[in-house]
Amino acid sequence: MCGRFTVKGDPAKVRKNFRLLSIPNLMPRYNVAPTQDIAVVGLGKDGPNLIQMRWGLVPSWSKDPKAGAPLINARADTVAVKPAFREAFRKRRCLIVADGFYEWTGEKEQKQAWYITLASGEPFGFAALWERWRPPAGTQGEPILSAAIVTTDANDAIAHIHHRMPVILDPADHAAWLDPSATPDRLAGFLKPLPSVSVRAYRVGKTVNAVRNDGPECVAPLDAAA
DNA sequence: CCAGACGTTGTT
DNA sequence: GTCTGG
DNA sequence: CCAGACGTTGTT
DNA sequence: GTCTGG
Repeated sequence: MCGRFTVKGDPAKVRKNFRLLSIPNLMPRYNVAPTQDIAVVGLGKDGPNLIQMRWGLVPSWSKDPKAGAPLINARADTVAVKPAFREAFRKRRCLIVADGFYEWTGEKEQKQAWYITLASGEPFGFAALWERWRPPAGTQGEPILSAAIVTTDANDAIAHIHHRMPVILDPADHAAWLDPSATPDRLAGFLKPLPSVSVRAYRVGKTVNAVRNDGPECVAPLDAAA
């Protein structure tokens, strides 16, 4: 699964990897948590554009955005048919800007966090969906743009940590993923685990556990050797 | 036909 | 334990 | 995802 | 929005 991630930055690389028209103004984030604002790349009239959304998809028909667990992940194998996701999967695919994510092993006192990045260290896009929620007529509330990360089986490099992982797209596939006319078969082809050779994972301290911590210490290797 | 329900994942 | 907030 | 809160009444 | 139940 994927319940925390980073966008440490280098906005210039983000611009390059997502083919944005300008360098985005991104604050370095070391501990992005569900319900927080995230940077999402969608397909605008003039190409890819970056906007801010909330992590945790709220179905358009939801009566109350706070009702139910936040939909932070969507399984690749069912995203096309689940009521909460299928329409977004068909019409509102997007990329969530990141450069690493966390997974945990163990429980309670023995809980151990791991930090996973590309071997290249480059920023990347999670395959994601977005949705627009509007408050029902006559009720309080502001419209909410929200998104969920598609997950798939873990690759061999991180299977010892967790059996699921977020879908990370090859930049070469970004345009095709965002293409409104993409066929279901084509899309399914993108929703695969990243090759093991292209990821790195190492243990980190418990700083990341608390959402209030959002600095470089979150990604500091636990082992001196790492 | 209309009314009303419908969120998900990963864990054990 | 369960739910909420981040 | 994890951390932390989560009590009610009656009275002023 | 789409699907199910009546």
